[in-house]
Amino acid sequence: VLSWNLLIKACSKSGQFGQCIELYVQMQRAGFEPDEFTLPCIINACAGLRSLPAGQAVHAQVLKSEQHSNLYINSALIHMYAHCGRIIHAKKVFDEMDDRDLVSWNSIVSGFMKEDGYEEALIVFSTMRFSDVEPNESTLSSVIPACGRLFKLHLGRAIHGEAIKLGDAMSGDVSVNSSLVFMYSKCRDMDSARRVFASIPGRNVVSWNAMLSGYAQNKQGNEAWNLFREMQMEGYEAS
RNA sequence: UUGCAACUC
Repeated sequence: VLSWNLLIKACSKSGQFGQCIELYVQMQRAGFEPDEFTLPCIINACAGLRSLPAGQAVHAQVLKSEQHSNLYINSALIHMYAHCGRIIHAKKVFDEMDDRDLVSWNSIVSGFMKEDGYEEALIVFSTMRFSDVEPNESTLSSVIPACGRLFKLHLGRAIHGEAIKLGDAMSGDVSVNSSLVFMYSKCRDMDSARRVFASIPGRNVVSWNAMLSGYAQNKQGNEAWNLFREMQMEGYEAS
């Protein structure tokens, strides 16, 4: 089973999701039971293919197996349903889980984000906080942009404050900081956006794009142009 | 050997 799992994972990594399904069928034909390592991979492949029928078939197998309360499998299922545009099903899996970990929460939050369910994402986030689960950089990178899209500057600031309290791993993270730049730009607080942007240690192309499109949206053409030139000087190409 | 996240497009 280990060899099959490694093979499936390798295909999944290179985006060969159809091949994953193929191997999955073959391994079962060869008499091997998919285990708790196989299933998350294969569910991810279904998500990659946006194949709801395949995803549902694997889900049905999961329910019949011993693995139906595995955290990895359930997070993968949430992710898969969200990817296939079935946030209702994703939420159902989430609600029916006996215990949830941080990734379960993050999966349902990002599921709502994918469907433009910004309000819902923030509601889930607040119940998550109420359940005493501490967010990580994935959580914040989903939830901060949600504030931006809803123009909730106060909430955004509050979450920014929380990120700082959570320490360096959080407040020094590129994704979190790029999200903050995006959120402040959307909320037209360009001073804060600029301040965060300037403080990002390992700025990447996403940080630059967030700042640039912020200027563009706020009709600050000159600032945008200057920044664009600066970006080129740091060796980034236009995108 | 397994699951989640940021901008633009």
